[in-house]
Amino acid sequence: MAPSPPITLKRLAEATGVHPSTVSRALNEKTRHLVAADVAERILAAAQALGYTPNRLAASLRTGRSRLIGVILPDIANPVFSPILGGIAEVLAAAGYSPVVADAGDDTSLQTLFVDNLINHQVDGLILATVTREDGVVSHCLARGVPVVLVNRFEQRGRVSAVVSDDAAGMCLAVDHVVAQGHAVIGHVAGPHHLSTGELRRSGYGAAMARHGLAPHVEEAERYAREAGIGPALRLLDTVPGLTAILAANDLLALGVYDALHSRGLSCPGDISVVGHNDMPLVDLVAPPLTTVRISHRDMGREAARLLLEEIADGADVRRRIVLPPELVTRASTGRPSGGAGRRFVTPLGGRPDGLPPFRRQKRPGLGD
Amino acid sequence: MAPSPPITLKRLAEATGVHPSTVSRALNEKTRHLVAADVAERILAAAQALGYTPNRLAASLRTGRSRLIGVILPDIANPVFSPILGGIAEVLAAAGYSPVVADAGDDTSLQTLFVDNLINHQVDGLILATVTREDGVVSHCLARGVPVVLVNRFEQRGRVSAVVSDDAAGMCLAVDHVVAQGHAVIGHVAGPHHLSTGELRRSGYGAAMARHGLAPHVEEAERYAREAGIGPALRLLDTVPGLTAILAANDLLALGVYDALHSRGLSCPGDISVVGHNDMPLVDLVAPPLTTVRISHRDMGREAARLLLEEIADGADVRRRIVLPPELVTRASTGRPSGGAGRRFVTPLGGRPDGLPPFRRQKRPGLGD
DNA sequence: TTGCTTTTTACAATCGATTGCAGGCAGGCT
DNA sequence: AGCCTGCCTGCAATCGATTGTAAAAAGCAA
Repeated sequence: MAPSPPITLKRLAEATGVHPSTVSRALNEKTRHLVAADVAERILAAAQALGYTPNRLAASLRTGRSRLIGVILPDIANPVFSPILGGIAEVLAAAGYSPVVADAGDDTSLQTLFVDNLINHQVDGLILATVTREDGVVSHCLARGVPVVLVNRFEQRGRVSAVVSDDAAGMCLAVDHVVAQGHAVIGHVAGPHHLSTGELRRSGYGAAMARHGLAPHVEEAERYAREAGIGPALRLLDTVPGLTAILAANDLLALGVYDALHSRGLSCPGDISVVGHNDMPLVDLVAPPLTTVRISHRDMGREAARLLLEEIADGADVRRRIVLPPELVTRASTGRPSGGAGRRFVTPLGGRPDGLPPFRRQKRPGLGD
Repeated sequence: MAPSPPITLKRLAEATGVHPSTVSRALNEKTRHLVAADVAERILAAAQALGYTPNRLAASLRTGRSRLIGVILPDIANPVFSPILGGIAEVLAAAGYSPVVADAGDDTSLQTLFVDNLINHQVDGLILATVTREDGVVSHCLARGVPVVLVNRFEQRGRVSAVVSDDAAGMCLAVDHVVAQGHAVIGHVAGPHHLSTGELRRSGYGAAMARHGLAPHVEEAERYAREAGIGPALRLLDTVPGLTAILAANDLLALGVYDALHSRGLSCPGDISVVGHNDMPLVDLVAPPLTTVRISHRDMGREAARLLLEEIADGADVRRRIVLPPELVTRASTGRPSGGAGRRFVTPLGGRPDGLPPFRRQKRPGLGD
């Protein structure tokens, strides 16, 4: 079955008795008008019959456009990034492009290595989901002259286009929500400050608190991971008297807050209300179902891909930032504060008070955002 | 900053005063010995100084090997497939290959389209996670003479290598577990029979039940999705007297079983024990935490990539099937059956009895497995 | 010095498609 | 008939790296 000699343009030309260049023109939509209609038809028919498939490599080499887009992620398996990749793949496919993905983790030098590798593959552009607020990888891409779009996070200096969620506004929604429920002493488990998401959510929290005339209480987590949320949550519980709500910068951190509450024998939302960020899959199923700020990661991926394709088409001097509006999803982890009635601790039959299983250490640190 | 004229082999040759072919040989580890040591050193230095980066496209065109691997998934964002992709990317990167991914959904014609596109990009091989038991896409790949490895699912005819979990053994673990707890009337919510996972888990269930001398009760779900699990679960509840346990072919289906139990006012594990399959992220956090059969999807991806690279290196006439052993993870959704005491229905304060939120329709149908 | 082997380097073809340029041919016009 | 215009098609260079072969240079023995 395997066609011993692969069908090339030249072979098609021989088969139809014309020059390869004529075949090329006939096969290309845009140049077909340069070829006599009957000849074009004959060529098309022959291509069909022989099962011709163009070698994109050769075309790319000649034209300088590979129709490949490099995508660099910190963690493919993370529920935040896989929908982003899905959105990217969707838009790229519709435009005839394909994503080449690299799972680069947090290591900048590794990221740079992947960038170089992708550039060697002559990708037409890059989408980075890995950047920190001051990012050397972006500089590297810029130096190499490749169109770049950032997604989910962006860099401080704004040298390239980015698609992000309105992180500050998201925290605003969260603060307003719990304030409306009657909370006044509200803490924040912040994300890493070197990531734009961490920084902006923290400042959004601060601004919203100030607007309500409330004092901020912030503890920063080292990473976006469940375990990393426990310590900061405990510190808030220990140092902030009268605390009734904790807003986490991320759903995984919120789950860490759950762990912390349990270890202190506190209930949610009875004693402490909790809000997350991202609306990861299944957080509507944890106990209690998590109130969180929903971000459409798939949409972010889509927009990022669209933006990049535009920049590639237009010559890369647009440089925009697209900010997607987040949305609050109210579930059962938030409620009115138990006004001074003291903290209750109820144990339902045969289970942990909050339904949480014992803490299980993850092998791969959950990164996130 | 952007280097106006990209550095090519020829330019490097001019800079060092030798012929391009000599530069090529000096740069390639394997041919460097053909070049005088001092010349080679000079060339390396110049390459370093000028920031030379090879054009892989050109090399691929000449050598016929692109170092690109196509990966076709039914759903990138699905928690089953994203770790698989992660494992693939990990192994490929270590070997100097890059994955080009396509999110092709369930549509065979679309899958074929993607396959052709990837082949046009001259990928050195393909990894398919989409195949059904009788798969036309595999035939297509075979006809086009591209090395192929299947992952997670495999096709009936076994024409190509595959890496899968031991689905039958997994169901065996599940059956043995609930039988050991004292259950005797045990139902199975099966996955689609046109997928190897659905078929094998179903037959594994059947075999294990037979071994224990128990009668099987099977209802098949149309898709691997939470919603798709509800109907079959209800049918089991309605038609199987004395039912005390339901084994789902998939975690998402198991969550659908939860929904069904709730709609009938039944508790888990009080009235019905439930077992899932896959150990998706966060199923340890739902209420009650799900007992499930763990599959290391990341390992599956790794093995698939390794297998494919081997086949590419050895000439593709190996054709193996790697079967990974699954593992039972016992959590709180299974327990001793409440021997004939009748079904209790307990409503904890201010929540649904099982802690489940109202059913929320997903926009994208969860595929899975 | 001659002759022969062994390095080392240059030449040129090649992978497959694209594209500027020129040439051929037909038809229309004067 | 002569000339011009416009439509098709062929020619050949090109993208950048790889590689078989030939040639040049160097080394060595006699």
